[in-house]
Amino acid sequence: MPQPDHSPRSEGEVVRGGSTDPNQPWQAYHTVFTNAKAGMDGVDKEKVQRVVYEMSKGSKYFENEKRREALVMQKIQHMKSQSALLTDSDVKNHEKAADIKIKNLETQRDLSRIWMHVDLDAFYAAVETLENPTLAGKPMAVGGMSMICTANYEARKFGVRAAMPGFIACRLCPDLIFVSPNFEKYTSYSEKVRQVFHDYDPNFLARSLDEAYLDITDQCLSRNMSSEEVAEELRRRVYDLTGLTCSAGVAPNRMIAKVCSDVNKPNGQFIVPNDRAAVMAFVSSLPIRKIGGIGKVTERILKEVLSVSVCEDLIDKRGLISALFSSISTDFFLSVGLGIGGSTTPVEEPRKSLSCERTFSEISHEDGLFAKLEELADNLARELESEELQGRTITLKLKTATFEVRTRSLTLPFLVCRKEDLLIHASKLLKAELPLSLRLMGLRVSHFQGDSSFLNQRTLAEYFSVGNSAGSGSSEISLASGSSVVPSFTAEVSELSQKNGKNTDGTNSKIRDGTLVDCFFQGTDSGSALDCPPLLKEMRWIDDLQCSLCKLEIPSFLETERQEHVDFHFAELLQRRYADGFDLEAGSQGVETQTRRHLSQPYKGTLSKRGHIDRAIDSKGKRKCLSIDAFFSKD
DNA sequence: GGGGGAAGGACCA
DNA sequence: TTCCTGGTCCTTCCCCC
Ligand SMILES: Nc1ncnc2c1ncn2[C@H]1C[C@H](O)[C@@H](COP(=O)(O)OP(=O)(O)OP(=O)(O)O)O1
Repeated sequence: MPQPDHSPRSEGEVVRGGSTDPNQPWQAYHTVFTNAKAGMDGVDKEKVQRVVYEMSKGSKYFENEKRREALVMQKIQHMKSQSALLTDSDVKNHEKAADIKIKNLETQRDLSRIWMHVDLDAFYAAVETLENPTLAGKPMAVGGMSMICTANYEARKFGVRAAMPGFIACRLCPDLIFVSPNFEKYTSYSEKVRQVFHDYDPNFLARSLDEAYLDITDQCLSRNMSSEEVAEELRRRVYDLTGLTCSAGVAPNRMIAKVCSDVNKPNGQFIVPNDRAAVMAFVSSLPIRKIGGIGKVTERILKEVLSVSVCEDLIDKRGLISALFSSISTDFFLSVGLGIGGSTTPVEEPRKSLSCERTFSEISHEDGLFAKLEELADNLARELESEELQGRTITLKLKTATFEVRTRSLTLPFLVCRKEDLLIHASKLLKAELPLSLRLMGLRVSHFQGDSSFLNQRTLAEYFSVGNSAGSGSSEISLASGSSVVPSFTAEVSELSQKNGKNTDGTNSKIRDGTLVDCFFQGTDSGSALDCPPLLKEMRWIDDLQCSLCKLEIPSFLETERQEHVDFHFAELLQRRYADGFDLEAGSQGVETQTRRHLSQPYKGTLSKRGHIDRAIDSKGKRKCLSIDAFFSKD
C-alpha cells in the first residue's frame, strides 16, 4: 500500500508494517501533520489524519504522492536486497572501514566552543500578532487557502501547522483566521533581532529570517557567565527589544545546538554541556529524525532497511551503513551517531543560484505559457540586476497539472543576466517540452562568475588586464589548472610539450609581441596545438566586434563539434553587434519601415530599447517584434 | 577515474 | 476550488577525455 507524503516539509512519518485496517485507509496516509512538534501535544492525531486524508484522496496531488511513494518503496526494496546479498565478511570489512572513519571523526571532535542556536517562536504569526494585538489568543495562520507558512500555538492545538494547505486547516479549525504574509515586516523584525545577536557574536550565522547560530564562547569567558545565563539574557533582550519570544539551544556544536533549541520550545532553552559523555548521552537515545538533514525519506530508509531509529543505532549498524551508502553519507551518519557537528565558523559563502517560480491555475495554451515565462524572466532579470549577478546556467522548472516536476537546463559558454537573454534560451527549453499543461513554472540562474567552476576563469577584459600582458610586448602569465581563456568555448592554454592539453598543473603560457603562444584548444581531435592566430582572432572578435555576420572566423572544430556553442555565441554577439542599429541592403525583406515594406534603398534600422526589431515581418507577412537573434536565425 | 553538465530528488525555513 | 517559494546539497547518469 503506497504511503503518500503529504507535504514538502514532512516530519515524522512512519510506516507501521503496512498492517493498516482497510476500513480506515487514513491510517496508511501518514502525513507530516501528526508528527511531534512544538505546540502539538494533546492534538487528536487520529482526527487530523482522517481529515487530511478525506480532503486529499482522489486529488491530482494525492495521485502524484502515490506515484512518488511507490518510488520510495522501490528504493527501499532495492536496498533491502542489496543488504541481503552481503556476506558476514563483507559486513566485517565494512565495519573496519567505518571504524577508521570513526577514529578520524573523533579527532575532529571539538569541545572547546560553545554554540547557541536561536529560533524565534512561530515567527511570522508572532509578528502579525504584535502588529495586530486583537489576534492574540485566537487561532491564526499566516498564508492562504492553498498554503500556510506557519500557525500560532492556538491554531496548532487543532493540528494546524506550517506547510499545511489552508483549506484543510479550515476544516480542522473552522474559526481559523488567515493573515496574508508580509515579508517586509518579517525582514524588519528580523533585522532588529539580529542587532541583539550581533552583540553576542559579531560573526553569527543567520540561517533564515528567524534562525541563527552564535558562537558564545567568548561571551561566556569574557563576562564570566554560564551559557545558561547568556541564553537567558539574550532571549530577554530579544523580547524587550521586539516583543518576540524565542527558544535557544546550547551545545558544543551547531548540529546538537539546533536539536536543543527545539527541546523546550516555545520560549525556553536547553543546554548540553561541553563534555563528551553528556553529548553521547544526549545523542544516544535521540530519534534520528530530530537531526537536521534527516527527513521523511531518510528516516524511513534507515528504519526499514537497517532498523535504525535512534542516533546510537547509526554506530551499531556502521558496517551496513558503510556498505549501503556513499562515503559522504556514511561520514554524515557516523558523525550524527557520535554527536559531532560543525564547531568552527565557516567563511560566508556567496549565493549559488537565484530563482523565481510561480504557481497558477492550469495553463496549456502555448501563448499563455510563453507569457508566464516572460513574466518570470522579467522578474528574475530584475533580481539579478539588483544583486549584480550574471550566470551561465539557466534552468527551467515545470510542474504539470498532475504535479509531475521536470527541470530542463542548459549551460552557456558566457554569462547572462538580461531578460532577453534569459527568454531566448528558456524559450528553447520550453518549446522542446510542448505540448504541456502546467500549474507551475520557474526559472533559475546559477553558475555565477566566481563559482568554484569559475575560480580559474577570467573574462577577456580581466584576462588582458592582468597587468603584464597588454602592450608590454613580451611577458608571461600564469594560468591555473582548468583555465578557460575565451568565454565562448573551452580553450586551454598549455605548454606545447603537453600532449593532451589537460592543463593539470597550472603551466605558464606567454604573450610575446602581443601574441599568445603555446596555446591549445581542448576538443581538437589531434590533441596537438593549433596555431595561435585563431585564438587571438577569437578574442578580438568578441572584444571589439570587428567582424560582420558573413565573416565569422571560427576554428574548424567549433563549426562542427561545438555548433551549439556557436549558436549561443551568435545570440550574444548579435545583440552587441547591432546595439546601435543594423544595415540592410536594398531589396532586403523581413523588416518594414515606417512607410514601406519593400526596401528600394539601403536601410538603416535601429533596435528598440529592449534590443528588439519592432517592425520585423514574419513568414506570413504579419508584423512582429523580434529579438535580433530571432530575426537573423529565422530565414 | 574524474570533471562537467543534466536531471531528479531530499531537505530546510 | 484551492497542496508554496527560494534555496542548498547529494546522487545518478552520461559524455569526454
Ligand atoms: N514550508 C514552508 N514554506 C514557506 N515558509 C515556511 C515553511 N516552513 C516554515 N516557513 C517559514 C514560516 C515560519 O514562521 C518560519 C520559521 O519556521 P519554523 O522555525 O519551522 O517555525 P516557526 O518559527 O513558525 O514556529 P516554531 O519555531 O515555534 O515551531 O519559516
